[in-house]
Amino acid sequence: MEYSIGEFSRLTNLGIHTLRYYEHENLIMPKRNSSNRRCYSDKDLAWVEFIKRLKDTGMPIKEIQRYAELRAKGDLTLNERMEMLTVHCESLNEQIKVLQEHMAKLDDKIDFYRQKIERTSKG
Amino acid sequence: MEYSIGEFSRLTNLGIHTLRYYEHENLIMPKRNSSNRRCYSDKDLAWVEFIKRLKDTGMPIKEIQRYAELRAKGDLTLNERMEMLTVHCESLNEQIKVLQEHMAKLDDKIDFYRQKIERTSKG
DNA sequence: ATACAATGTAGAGTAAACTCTATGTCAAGA
DNA sequence: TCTTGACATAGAGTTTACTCTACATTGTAT
Repeated sequence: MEYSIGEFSRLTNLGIHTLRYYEHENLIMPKRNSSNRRCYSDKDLAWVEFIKRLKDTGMPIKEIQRYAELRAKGDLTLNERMEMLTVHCESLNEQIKVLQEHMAKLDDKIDFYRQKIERTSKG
Repeated sequence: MEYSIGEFSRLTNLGIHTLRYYEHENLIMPKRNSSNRRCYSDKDLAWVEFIKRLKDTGMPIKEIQRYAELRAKGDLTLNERMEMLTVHCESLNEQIKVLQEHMAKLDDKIDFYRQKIERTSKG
């Protein structure tokens, strides 16, 4: 299947402006039809979903750009891309660990509040 | 103990400019000495560490501002502050869950790469 | 033929959270 | 006394990632 930018925007939940911006930043390169309109494919769809995953886990656009660049070069860059993902996963792991620690501390604080409020309402 | 802004900057790992910015945004209100210099206390230190925790878990400055405002009003706002923290913890929980899902998918992708590379190097 | 909705480009504007610059004050050491 | 160096304020500039505006084309329904 092929999609116009409007359809693709609905499919991906990314605004039309955002899609054009991503293209400008060389993250996506949809084909064009005879009238210069963008034609997004299912492959583009899978790729955008992956981009969203990278973004949502904190990878900056610049780095996704680098990844996209490697991807465009084909299988010769498989190693390098795997390396990037591996490094990213390690930092994500760390990120999750830190958030869990914060979570524990915040839970403690909530307990502390609960007790303080109890005491206050009694006193 | 009391600290000058320079000392406090080193203690908190927040730049001097950032500390002044936080004050401008009403997050911190250090006392001043006779020459109008800021005097940070140990209480300010604990408070800044807490602000950092909120920030690092994704709470925007505006919301921390609101929390600081309540804090400044004293014990009458304990309930409201606990409510804020509770809501924040729920979203943090969700955030962690999402990240863990992303992590699993990225790990899958890395495995996929590993196999593809193996096949490629053999073929 | 014409209106209109979707699309195209180029470039300006926005929001958040800093970060830096310019300029001035002030206490302490040479 | 003079000169640093830390600090003060006000306001400008930066970065990231969009988001929007202005204006030109194009495809389709009337």
